[in-house]
Amino acid sequence: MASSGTAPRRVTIHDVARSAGVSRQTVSRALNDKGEIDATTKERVLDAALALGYRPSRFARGLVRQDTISVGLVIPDLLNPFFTEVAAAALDAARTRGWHVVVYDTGDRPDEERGTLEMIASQVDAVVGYLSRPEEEIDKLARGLPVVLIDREHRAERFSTIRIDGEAGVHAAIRHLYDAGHRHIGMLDHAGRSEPSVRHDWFAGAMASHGLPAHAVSRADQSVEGGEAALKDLLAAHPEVTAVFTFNDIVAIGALRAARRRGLRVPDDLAVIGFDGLSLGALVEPPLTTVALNTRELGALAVEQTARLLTGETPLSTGELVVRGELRVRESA
Amino acid sequence: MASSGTAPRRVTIHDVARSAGVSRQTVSRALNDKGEIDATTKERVLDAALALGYRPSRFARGLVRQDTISVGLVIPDLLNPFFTEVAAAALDAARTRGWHVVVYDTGDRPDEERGTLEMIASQVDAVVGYLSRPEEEIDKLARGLPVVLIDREHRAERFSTIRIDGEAGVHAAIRHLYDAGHRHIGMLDHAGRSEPSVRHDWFAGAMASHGLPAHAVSRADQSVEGGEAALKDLLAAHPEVTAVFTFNDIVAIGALRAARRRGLRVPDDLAVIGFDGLSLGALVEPPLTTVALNTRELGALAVEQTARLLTGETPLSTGELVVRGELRVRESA
DNA sequence: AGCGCTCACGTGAACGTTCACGGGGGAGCT
DNA sequence: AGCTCCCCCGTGAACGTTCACGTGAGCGCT
Repeated sequence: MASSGTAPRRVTIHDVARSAGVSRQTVSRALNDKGEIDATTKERVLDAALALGYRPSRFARGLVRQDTISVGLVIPDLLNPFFTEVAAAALDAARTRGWHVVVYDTGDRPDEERGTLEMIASQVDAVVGYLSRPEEEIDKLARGLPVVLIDREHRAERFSTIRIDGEAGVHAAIRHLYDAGHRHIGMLDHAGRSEPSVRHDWFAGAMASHGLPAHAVSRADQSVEGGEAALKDLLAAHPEVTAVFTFNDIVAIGALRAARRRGLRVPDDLAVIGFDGLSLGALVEPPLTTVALNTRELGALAVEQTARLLTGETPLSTGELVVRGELRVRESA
Repeated sequence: MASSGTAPRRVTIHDVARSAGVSRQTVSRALNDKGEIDATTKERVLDAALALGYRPSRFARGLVRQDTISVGLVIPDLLNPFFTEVAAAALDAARTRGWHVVVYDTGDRPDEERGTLEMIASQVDAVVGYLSRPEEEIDKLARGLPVVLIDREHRAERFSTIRIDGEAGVHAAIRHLYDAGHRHIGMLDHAGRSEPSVRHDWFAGAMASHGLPAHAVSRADQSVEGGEAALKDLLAAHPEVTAVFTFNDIVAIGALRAARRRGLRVPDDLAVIGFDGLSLGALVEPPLTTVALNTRELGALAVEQTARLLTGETPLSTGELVVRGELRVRESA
């Protein structure tokens, strides 16, 4: 009557000990290769454990030896190659430190980001990633958890932020176009927020420094299709444009495509320069000229800062938390 | 003398309780929005917690309410778009279940895979992924942990495996080429293992069914450069070849590139068909014809099976654990 | 006044493991 | 024989939370 129908209680180290006729400690020794145990005893314990289907509780273990670190990595869209590269870099940096990385893909939905943050907070020792929600909210949800942000456009003060500085790179890109004779240069900005992006500011600055107007701007969804549509818009509104700088490489690839469909030759009829430096850009035709970011460094920096926050070392200064873009000339411009 | 220099002991719920002049339980109530607590008391507790920098131990919490599930996702190379897609799909499927996914990128090194498995085993409730080590070893390292494998070529018996069945798709691909008049069709196989891949077997079978020989085979590293080199080899050894089927899309893209460098027009001079159905394939020029796999389904299946293994439901049968490839004709063939 | 009910809070126990000890027994030595 | 030492093993405590209770104060009702 008591043997059946009861809740399927977890099999603990006690059960194994009893079954093998030893104590908990001996079982622990056997499972963790601790030494101080007879070979035959060890085998007997191991057999018992296997027979009972015993698996140690990671919680109980973690509770007593507090030695495992795991960080949450929050990403808007893993399928976006930029974030893929950043994630890969972060995973790599974390691996060398023996950290566990819990990855959350918010699918570009800010409301998901909120829920994610909520469930994350109780499961990791730190959060790094690309968050778009307001700082106060992050602060509230993270509840004192170390947080390292990536490329947060509005100056994040409360948290460490890896800043992306493309100013010099964009200037170099515009100079490159200028030197090639282009005078009518447009931009395909993002369409996400209502305000223009920081990248657009760099573009405008660079244009101004050559005495060029920066009014030929269209907005593009961050996808290949978005880039296609945006280039069409841009050329419709500004037929004189002979070169475009884009918010990122994905959009640029869309522009490449739209240009091809229109029968425009790249770079002869239309020059295209992207932003991000995706390895994907080298695969398309023609290979994409771009302002490249070192995503490996980006991921590594984020992890490094997280480590310092975690250990209480002196964190990196804002001046050090920067990744700069640099012009990588391929064939599209 | 006692106040300084001691180890930086963790601040616990006790400390908060003492500081706020209440009991542990009240603190717990305040932090978890449990109700049965006075509003002012709650605020006082929250303030104390914030002031002390208190953060609950995920281990202690997990120990008592055993409600959070986390699975390990092991991937050979996140930068390989195929695995990116699978990972994204798995993340998505896991999210709907409220699981945490710990991601490990072994960087294509089997020795890393071993270490990963070791550290993973004590940190997750199940493992899903692409593992290449021998079954006995996985078995030993996993120690009873549910394991779901993806596309394991050598029949995995001990573990659930999501099988990739490209036979029909590859037959369709070869038929497509045959109908277009191709009689000399080569293949770019992988170079990883010493034996030919299962995909090569499908290729050979399909060729045989059209009475064609399948001896024009080169081996390619799984990279764009590998594909380039392999096509060069293939054409050197078999100049009569007018069409190639490749181990995967990445290799196919390399082949596309090598063809372009040689001045061969695709598909007129050389037809190319890949395998995997990466969305990346639609971006290259010309868009890649391929035997497409539904990676979303792949990831979803893996997670679904993991769920069944975890809850003790009746697991999916091998017959259900299959993802079939189907020919997706674009422009490269 | 007495009863019962609700609200706000506290107390022991439990979750499952490892750590720091402590101890028995046999082998080897003097 | 007696001592020491080492090997192997067991016992209480601790890790930091939450759960299931228990309790007292205050209030409304008859």
